[in-house]
Amino acid sequence: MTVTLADVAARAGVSAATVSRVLNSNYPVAEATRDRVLRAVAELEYVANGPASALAAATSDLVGILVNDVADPFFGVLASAVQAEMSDGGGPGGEKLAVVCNTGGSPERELTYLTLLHRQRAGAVVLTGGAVEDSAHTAALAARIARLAAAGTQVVLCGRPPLPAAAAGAHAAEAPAANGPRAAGRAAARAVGAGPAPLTVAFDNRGGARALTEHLVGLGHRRIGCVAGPERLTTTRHRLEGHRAALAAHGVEDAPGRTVHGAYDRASGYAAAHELLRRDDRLTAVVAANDTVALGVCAALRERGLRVPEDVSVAGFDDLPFSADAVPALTTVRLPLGHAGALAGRLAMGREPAPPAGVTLLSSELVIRNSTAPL
Amino acid sequence: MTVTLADVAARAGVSAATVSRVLNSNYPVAEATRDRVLRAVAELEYVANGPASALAAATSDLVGILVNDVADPFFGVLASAVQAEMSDGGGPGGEKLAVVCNTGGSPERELTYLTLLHRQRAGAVVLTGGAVEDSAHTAALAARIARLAAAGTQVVLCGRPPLPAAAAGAHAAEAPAANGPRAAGRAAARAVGAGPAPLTVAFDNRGGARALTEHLVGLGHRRIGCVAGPERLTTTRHRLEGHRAALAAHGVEDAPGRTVHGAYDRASGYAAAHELLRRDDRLTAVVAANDTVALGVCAALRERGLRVPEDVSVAGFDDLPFSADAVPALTTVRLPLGHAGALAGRLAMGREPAPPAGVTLLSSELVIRNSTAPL
DNA sequence: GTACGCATAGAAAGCGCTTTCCATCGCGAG
DNA sequence: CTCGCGATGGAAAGCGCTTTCTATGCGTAC
Repeated sequence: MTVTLADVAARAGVSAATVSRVLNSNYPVAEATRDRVLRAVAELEYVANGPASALAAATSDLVGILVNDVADPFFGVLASAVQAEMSDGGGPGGEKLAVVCNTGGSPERELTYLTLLHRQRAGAVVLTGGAVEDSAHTAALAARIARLAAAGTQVVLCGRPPLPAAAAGAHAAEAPAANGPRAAGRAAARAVGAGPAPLTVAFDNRGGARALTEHLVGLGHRRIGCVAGPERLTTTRHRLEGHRAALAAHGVEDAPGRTVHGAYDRASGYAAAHELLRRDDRLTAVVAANDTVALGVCAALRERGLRVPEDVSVAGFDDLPFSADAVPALTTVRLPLGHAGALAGRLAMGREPAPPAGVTLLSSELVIRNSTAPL
Repeated sequence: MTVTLADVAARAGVSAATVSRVLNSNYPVAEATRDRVLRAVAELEYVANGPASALAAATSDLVGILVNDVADPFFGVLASAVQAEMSDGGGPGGEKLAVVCNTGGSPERELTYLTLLHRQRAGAVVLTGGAVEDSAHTAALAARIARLAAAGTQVVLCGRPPLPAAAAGAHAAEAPAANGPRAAGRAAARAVGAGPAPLTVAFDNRGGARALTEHLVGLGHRRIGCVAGPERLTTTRHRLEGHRAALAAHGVEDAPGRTVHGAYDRASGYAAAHELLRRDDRLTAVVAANDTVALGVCAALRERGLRVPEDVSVAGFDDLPFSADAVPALTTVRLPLGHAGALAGRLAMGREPAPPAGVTLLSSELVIRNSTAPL
């Protein structure tokens, strides 16, 4: 059946231990011996048994990335950046198997994947995706993360807010009891990376949203509709807060009914825009939950015979790849997706020193294009 | 340290064997015993050690999906469909860890990931992404796939053409020698699923391209530019063949210089359109390699003061989510991405009987929108 | 009443690696 | 010339599961 370490050892005329040492290059092996072993490996086309290695070494070369929806460009770009950083075994440890897991935005699947990755003894996990503001789920998530950390897996949150301190502390007391010198050694090695709360790389959604709305207000707009994201998401709340702060700062009334919640997809934007105009057809601007939603909003406006930006200005969020090509090109808030992903990846692989507080807040940039115009 | 099977067994007052049997439900266990075990599992928050299970059972619950680029909607949609089908442990076997691996379009990374998945003893692999027409790579790929198949991993190609018969046959002779009754049993079990060539779910690119160009010809266009995909990809060749077949069938001359190759991204479309018009500014239509490229083409045309579709008709391919929202909405060829992904996933999980020849060719559908108009 | 069969549970042998001891060898120091 | 030490390589003990093979009850048929 399959070629095993022993086969390689036999062929090279050395012991299994030596082959293992050559392959993991963590022990001095004479040049000649090494060559002999490598030749045998090549000749036999030996492929190590990952599970066996993982079992013996108590850690696998699997690293995971959780996203809400791979089909959503936002996550696609983010995942791609994280993956590039993680799979490259540049640092200590060779080639990693960086995999992305699609939660479909379901909190349950998020937990399931975390458990599956734990089960596989993944070396690191980057968790992206909307944080649901549900204390039960947050607690469950924090517990799951704490267990991963306790097992030596570095967890990094990316593009989502840090875990509430209270939740993060849960299960922290779960200090592993040492039994036997060997186990103690491992436990100690684990304790090192396992801080109280997972590292976080977040976006300044509030600031970005605020800048965006101020841009609109500066253009003279006063009747500004808002198509917000799903109600229970922290990201949604932050963007909404930024939006409202801008309105308040400039003395613009935030009339009730000017905000509609929806999903982060085009259909939501389309429906929400119609609803917004039904409530008040004198709107002169609309800020959307993100660029995809903005596209839906534009479609709805066009359907009603309103031109963008002549009649109504529309602004997006995220600056996804397609946004610059849309007609009109979208004014939006650029999130440093690639940078965030790379940073999260490096943090997860321990290739980057963790920031003091464990949280890095990345600022955004207002990108003004053609979908917004003076009143 | 971590909770193990033995801990659970001790707590439930049974043997480790019994706990294993309860968790894998592959052996009769008395109701009462089962309850006791499950309670212990819950109380101790036991999470099985995946590598250990995989080692002992010679198979893991990891299943992989390879894509060129997660940030590309085409692959995003495809991966999402495959993943949904594979992670759902509906059939035999519980919850699977369905992961997507991003090759970045690099043949080397494709091979690397295949090896890593092999190393992890993945249960199934769905391989998407462009097939490079390089015999060396194709042979390497076929060999790698044959080894996976020999190790019991079901490999399914999705959205790419079947492996050339010759290449697929390579390494097929590698019949595992049975040593010991147990090994023999396993080898036999493996031999079952490992046909000569991997199963394939492909799109009828040729037919789709042909229908699209015929649509343009039917509209009266004669000077039709073509922005084709990367030169060495089978998909590119097929689409080009369909395009040329349509021209030939209707007696339209395919003037030299009317075809430009580029990548499957917007920038390529943009550059290619400019190049095409530089060569012949009387073009009245352009077929693009895919929808993303079509967007780039539209941008370039617009920049030159040409209106779409009044001055120049533009057609895409794939019918990605954003295509219906583009302005103008893109005429394109709809590929049954979701269907293909689901089918590939089911095939990989052995939940669907393999078609006789091992190849399923999915037909496409012409979707006429506003980016094409009569001459 | 004894024997046989079925249902259920345990003992134990690995699965293929990693890693901790040890053993060995060669060599310069004392 | 002997001793000790650094540099290498081997033996073997697991890592935590799965899965035979075996043992124990118990109900049923003769």
